[in-house]
Amino acid sequence: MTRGIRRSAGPLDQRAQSILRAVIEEYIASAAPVGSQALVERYQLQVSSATVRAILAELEAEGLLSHPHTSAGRVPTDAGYRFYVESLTGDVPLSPVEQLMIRHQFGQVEFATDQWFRLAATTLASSTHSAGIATPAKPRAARIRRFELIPIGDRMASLIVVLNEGTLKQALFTLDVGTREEDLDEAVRRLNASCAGRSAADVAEHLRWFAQAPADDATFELVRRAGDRALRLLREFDAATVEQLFSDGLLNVMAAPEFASSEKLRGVFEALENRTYFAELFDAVTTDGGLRVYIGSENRPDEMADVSLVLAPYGRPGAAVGFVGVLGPTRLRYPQAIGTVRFVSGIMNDLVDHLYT
Amino acid sequence: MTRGIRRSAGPLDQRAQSILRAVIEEYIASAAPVGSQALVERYQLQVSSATVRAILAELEAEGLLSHPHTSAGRVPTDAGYRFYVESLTGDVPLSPVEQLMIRHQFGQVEFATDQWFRLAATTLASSTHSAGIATPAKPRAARIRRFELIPIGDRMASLIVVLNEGTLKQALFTLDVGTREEDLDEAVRRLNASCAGRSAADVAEHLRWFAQAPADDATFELVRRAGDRALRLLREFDAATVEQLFSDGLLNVMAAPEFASSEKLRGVFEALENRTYFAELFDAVTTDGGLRVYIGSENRPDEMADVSLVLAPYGRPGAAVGFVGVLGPTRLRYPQAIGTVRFVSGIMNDLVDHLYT
DNA sequence: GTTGGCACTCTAGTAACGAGAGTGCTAACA
DNA sequence: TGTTAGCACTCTCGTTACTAGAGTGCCAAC
Repeated sequence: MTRGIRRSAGPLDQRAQSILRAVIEEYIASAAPVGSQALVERYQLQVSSATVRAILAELEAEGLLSHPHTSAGRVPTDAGYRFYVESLTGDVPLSPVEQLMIRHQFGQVEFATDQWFRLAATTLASSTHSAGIATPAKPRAARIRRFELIPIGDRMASLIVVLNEGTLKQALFTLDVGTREEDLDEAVRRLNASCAGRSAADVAEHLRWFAQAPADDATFELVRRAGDRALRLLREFDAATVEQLFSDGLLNVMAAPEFASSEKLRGVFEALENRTYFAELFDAVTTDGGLRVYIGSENRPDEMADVSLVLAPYGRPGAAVGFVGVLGPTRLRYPQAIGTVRFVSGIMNDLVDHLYT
Repeated sequence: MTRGIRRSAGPLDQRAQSILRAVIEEYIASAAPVGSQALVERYQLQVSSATVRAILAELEAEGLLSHPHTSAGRVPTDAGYRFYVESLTGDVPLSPVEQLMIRHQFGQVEFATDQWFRLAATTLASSTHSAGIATPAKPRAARIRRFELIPIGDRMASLIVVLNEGTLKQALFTLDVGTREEDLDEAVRRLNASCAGRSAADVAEHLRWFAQAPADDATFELVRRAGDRALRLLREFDAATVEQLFSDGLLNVMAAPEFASSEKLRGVFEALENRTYFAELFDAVTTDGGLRVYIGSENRPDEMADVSLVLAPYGRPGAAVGFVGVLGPTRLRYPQAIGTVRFVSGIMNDLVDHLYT
């Protein structure tokens, strides 16, 4: 977490910091500008509202708070949230009960890899009352475990590529007239013999060789074409940074008062649909390896300037990685969100680990 | 299409009908209540506004139009839209250019079954400027084509079930210590020998028999457990009516003026997320076999009272069916939407057909 | 059956106003 | 020097009053 934005000269003294914290927490809870009086009353500050006002003015000069208009209370700026997040010492862990419930739910889908990331998003959404997002773990430099060719109808076959982690890729495939099931079996045997256990790049090499070799029989042509198709499938798979991005609980975000006019939400949906920004984030989050927080305008695209993200990677760095996280208004309950994201990414880590031991 | 709601006595004469049509089309275009004057001007009616007013009053008495307030123009009721949709003679087909473009796009994913329904939703969304929705084709009474057991790590295997249409189901599976790859191969051989080509129900029968038979060797136990897991997988698959529901272009709907306050949209999102209503629709649409239009309050859940659906089934009735459709405000351009849905469902039919010939 | 005329109704926009919340400044105080 | 009470000032928000405009519904005449 090194995205501090404060450009101020003076450091904040203890009291100013705790008042900033109070403003932010109050604003997060109430969604309304916070006044000096309310702070004194609700946070047992041992000073008068006038003093608090002086400090608020100071914090505003530092760029950490702002004023919707002269006679309104203070609202945190993105820089203010950033300062707050940086100053958090420990995250708020989930209650033991909730931890147990979540573990139980993950236990239910322990053997269904394709459910893991969905459940992660759903869990994060319901636990934080924001939107949860998650990607599946994407194998890096996937190795091919095995091919299968299964006839479908008369003139088609389904080509299945099984990768090392059990990930499946599938494509249809037209057959020449008169191709028999035995031919398919033979083709698969040959394909597996020469490609199984290799990486996509290796397979590409092999297939180039295949392509140049003279066709000695009919099956050979089948092998060549199947190999070609498989290669394209793998290339497509490698090319898509964020193959899937699952989100749940966008409803929770819609319910927040700052998104009452659907205009602002549109941008968020757009970013989720087109995914280029999340592809960027995927790289950032999965390569440096730690939990990250992106607050409002710290997000590249303008459409995302009103939401914050808390993201954490999971998986095995060299092998397969993905991320899970929370998306909510900048007025997010950061400590809870960070705690929950950390917890869920931990569970996801354990699940992926089972695939490798 | 037999959901007519009109409970009026008198039939509408030709002129009243065409004025109703004019009101609806004007309202669809402008999103604002339509006055008698505007109608006379823009639709070259050969009568005065006073006459039109009389007819409008009549249509209102019939329940086909309504009045936001005394001195505003007319707005169609759901019953009015229904009458309009029923009276449509032919749908508006897509332009040849657009047809070509769409066909081309589908050509790109011709061999990627898992992309079909996504592309359908995307296409429908961009063509109609509303939301597109689609489900994958769900095999009815799926038959098992083949099993695979692939070792993952030391103590796990991935169990893959291939159904007749090439659909894949996958689950993880823990192995006893010391299980070797040969054992897996042998187990798969036995499993395939006894189950391949059978329906899920048949397989259940077989496995019961397996369970009772005495365990003659270690592999047997493996077979039994794998079979059990496969069965659970198939049951889960059969149980989920709408396994996936893909939607695209919800942004287009958000942009409509009637959804400016995100409140109404929430309900729609909820219905899409929880999917029970769409499971109902799935049955209705795929069993009677024709294109269907659901207008506003004709939709069961109240949350959906502000949107209309145009849905059409695709696939092979006895074998595998799904649906595609459009979701938009009740102020939807029905003729275009119907034409587009019909076109896309036709393409999907062709694609699925290839799997069976 | 159709039409012009007209009174009536309701909305949307604008302006004026007061209450309330909250600030910023200043002078007094510890 | 930091803190505080007091107070004038500012801005929002809700209310009320008013007007222009759009559109209706009705009626008498054609």
